[in-house]
Amino acid sequence: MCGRFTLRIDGELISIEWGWTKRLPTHPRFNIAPTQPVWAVRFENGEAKPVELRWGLIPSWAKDPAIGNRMINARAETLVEKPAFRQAFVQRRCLVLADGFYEWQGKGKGPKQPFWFSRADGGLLTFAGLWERWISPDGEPVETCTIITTKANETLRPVHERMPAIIASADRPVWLDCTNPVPVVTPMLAPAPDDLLVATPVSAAVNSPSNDGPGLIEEATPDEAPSPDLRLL
DNA sequence: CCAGACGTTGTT
DNA sequence: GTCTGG
DNA sequence: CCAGACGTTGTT
DNA sequence: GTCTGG
Repeated sequence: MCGRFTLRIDGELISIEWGWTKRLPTHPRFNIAPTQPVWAVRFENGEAKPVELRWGLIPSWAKDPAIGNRMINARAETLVEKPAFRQAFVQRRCLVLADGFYEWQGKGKGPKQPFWFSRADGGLLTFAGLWERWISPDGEPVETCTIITTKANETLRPVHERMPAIIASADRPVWLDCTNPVPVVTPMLAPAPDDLLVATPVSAAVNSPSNDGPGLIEEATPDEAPSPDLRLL
């Protein structure tokens, strides 16, 4: 799945990549957690526009917004049949901006080992997402999103069975344009190519969402740097 | 018809 | 809002 | 995802 | 154990 990620890339570079004239006002993040605002891209009037959305989708019909605290992921395989996601999949697709994400490798006993996955070239990742607008009892709109997950590729598999669906650069405008029907965009939710990402073991300090800094993804010292453990398959 | 649920992961 | 269950 | 809370009454 | 919060 995908329950924690990073976005350290300078907003200037992100804007250049998307052709936006203003610098995206981001600051480096090393531990983005559910319920926090995340940077996303969605189509408005036929153009890709940046927007901040709360991570954790609150369906429009929800009475208690706390339901969003656990709606942080949506399984690609069941999007079309789940009432909470079906309409958003057709009408409200977005891309969540990231440059890495964390997965925890469960161990038989003892603590879990977290790994950070990022592009070998350090580039931007765009997670397939859905967004929703919920109106609070006060009439205040709250815009939220969820990250779509898919089967793990070979790089992830030693660590975890699921991974975020990563939309390739060339597919980004097609995914975002909701005039494109579901059958056109569904194949984009396949696991990423095995050579896209590299795994880095990281400190358990990442476990706590209150820790956020460059130290989280520094290489562990060699004598305590585990590789993804194939014996746990 | 109305009432009630609507989600994911991982673990057992 | 929309679907499932009774 | 992990971390941390999880309850009431009454009194100050 | 289960739910809420970040």
